[in-house]
This record gives sequence, C-alpha cells and structure tokens, in this order.
Amino acid sequence: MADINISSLPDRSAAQADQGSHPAEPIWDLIELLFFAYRDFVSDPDDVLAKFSFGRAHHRVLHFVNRHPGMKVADLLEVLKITKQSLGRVLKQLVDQGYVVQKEGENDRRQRLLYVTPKGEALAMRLAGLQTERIARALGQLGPNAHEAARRFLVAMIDADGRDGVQKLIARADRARRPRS
Amino acid sequence: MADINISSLPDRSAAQADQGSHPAEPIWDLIELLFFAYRDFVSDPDDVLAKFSFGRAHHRVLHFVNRHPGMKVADLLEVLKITKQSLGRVLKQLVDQGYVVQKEGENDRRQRLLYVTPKGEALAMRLAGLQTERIARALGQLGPNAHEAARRFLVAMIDADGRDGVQKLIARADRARRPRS
DNA sequence: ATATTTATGTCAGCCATGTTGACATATTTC
DNA sequence: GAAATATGTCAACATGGCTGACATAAATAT
Repeated sequence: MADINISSLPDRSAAQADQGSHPAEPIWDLIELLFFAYRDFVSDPDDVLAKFSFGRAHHRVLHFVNRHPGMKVADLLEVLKITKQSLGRVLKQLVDQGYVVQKEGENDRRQRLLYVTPKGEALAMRLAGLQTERIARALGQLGPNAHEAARRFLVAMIDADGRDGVQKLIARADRARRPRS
Repeated sequence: MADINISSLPDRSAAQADQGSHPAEPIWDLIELLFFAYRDFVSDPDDVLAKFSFGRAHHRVLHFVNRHPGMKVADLLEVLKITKQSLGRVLKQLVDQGYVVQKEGENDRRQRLLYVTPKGEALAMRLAGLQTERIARALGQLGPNAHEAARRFLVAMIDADGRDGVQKLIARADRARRPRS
C-alpha cells in the first residue's frame, strides 16, 4: 500500500530523447530516492558496527576482503577509491583486532594479500545479512524480475569505464564461492 | 554490451521465501552494485562543488531547499537525519555566501523558512543536471519501464516508516513545480 | 500574566575518515 | 646494480558527523 502516490505520475524522465533544444527537467524522483534508499541501506550495519567501535570505513574494507579473499592492497584502493593512508588506518585496526590477516604473495612477495579470519567472516556475514534482509524485503514486494531490473539499473549507473571491472569482480567472486554450480 | 556477465546468473535472491531453515545467502550483487552506483552517482557533483569550496553536505542542503522551497529547518533536519549543529555549519555558509535565504514564517514567526536565491538555484540545477545526465544515460540503455522499475525498487528499499513521508515529499514538490498539468 | 514549550542558533570540543606530501623498506624487474 | 613497484608510515590538515550546554524569541498552556 501507499506506493500509488508516486508510481502513477507520468514518466517525463528525459531519458528517451532530449533532442537538443532546452535543458531537460531533472529526474527528481530518482535523484531523491537514491539518496533516501542509500541512507537507509547503510544505516542497519552502522548500528551493529557502533557496538564494535567500527565505522563505515571498516565495513567497506571488511566487506570486500570477505567477498574477494586474496585481494591485493592495491586492488582494494582501486575499488574503494581512497588513498592508502585512509585505508591504512582502518585496515591496521582490523588486522590488530584479528578480523583480517595479510599473507605474503606467493609469486610476488611484496604483496600483502588480504583475507578475513573466521571472526572477520562472522562480522562481515552478519552485516551482509542485515543488508540482504532489506533487499529481500524490497524485492519481495515487487515482481519476480525485480532483482534483474534493479541489477541492470545499478550497473548502468556505474561509470562506463569502471562497469566491466565491477561486473568481472562480482562474477569472479560469485564463481569462487560456488565452485561448480 | 558487457552486461551479459552478471545478468545471466540464476536468481537465488532469497527474496521469495526463505522458510526458516538455514541462513540465506547474501544478495551480493545488489549489495555491491548499490555501493558502486552510489559512489559514482555522487562523484559528478563533487567535482563541481570542489570549485566552490563546497562539499556533499552543502549539496544535500542546497538540493532539498531548492527542491522543496519554504522548508522549515526542522524538516531539513528530519530529512537529512543529522543534528542541527551539523546542519548549522553548512547552512550558515550557504546563507552567508548568498545561495540560500531564510524568511520568517508567516503563521509562526519562530520558523526560518528556507529558500534558494537565483544564485543558489543555478548551482542546484547544475548539480541536478549532472545527476540527471547519469540517470538518463542509464535509463536510455534499458527498457521503457526502467524508470518505473527503478523507482519501485528504491522506494521499497526505504525504511517502512519513512516511506510514506518520502513519497509525499516528492509528490508535493512535483505538484508545486508544475502547478496545473 | 506568567510559565512552559517550541524553533532555532551558537559555542566548544571530540571523533571518524577523507586529503596531501614526504619518506622508508622490501622485492621485482630492467 | 639501478630503477620501478607494492606497501607502510609519519605528520598535518579538512570535512562533516557527534554530544552537551546554553541563549533567544515566539507560541502555547495554565
């Protein structure tokens, strides 16, 4: 209930074709909805993290290390788009407190490959569980192809040059988790 | 091109029905895509804002004041979910530099209703334009009902108790902008 | 009419997390 | 052996959250 308010408005999205003339009307609804949805999306983990004296920065690191084990530090910097000094601060805490370990690369011994400990995995999965609940609840209210539609939309929103990298990242991690499906 | 990688995976989203037994597999793809999409979504405005020595906080304030003129300070606090001290800092700068003005409420003279100046509107619209370009580009790559699908998904992702408020906010602003359509 | 509540502003200080710049160390590659 | 690479670290700074305390004006309640 209550989602008739907005969804019944005509689509004047300017997506199809704004053939040159005057500046298109901003797509207000999606701009604002992205803000609100993301705000709430990150809020569930925040509460749990606070109990561990961790913040969002720790969450992001823990998430990607858990999801993509063996990541190089450089990969993580690339993904998060932050500086190594910023990463260093939170990564050090995660390592010191036993959530993440670093192993020397086998081929290249300069590399410090990142892995979660069981303790790190437990926390990462707990946080992912919260976000999954929210997403599942949302998808449950929509049609059967809502997952697919959301995925396509979000992929298309990513910078064109990063898009392939992101999709490969996800696909690779997906394969790794379920080796032969 | 390139969006076949992911979209061909089966949907094991756990949305439909996880009847109790064991913990559902996290919905990794949407969790990560939300991160990447939002990261890029806010990055375009950031570059412009930097030229004005403004940050994301200024953007959020300017956006909501532009989009919902006459907002009370209390409304803005509610929407942004930050403290009045945090808001005060950036709002003061926006007022001092002539992007936002505050008018005494007519009924309640304690209120300081917020409005953008022409200068403020120009900046707000420029930033909204950047985000609209990205969204329009994304929607353009998808089917004709992608806008609707994205809207539904994002609405469903919002906290249940805030959902109605958000939708009313958007609908109201929408009506105000195009008085009789 | 006075007391209380409400809307807003402000000061001071703290914390998390981003930044730049410089430099150190180990290892690989040329 | 020299140069490039992967990583770590120190110092300093900026932004934008936070709490707590307190101030003012206007509305509302007793």
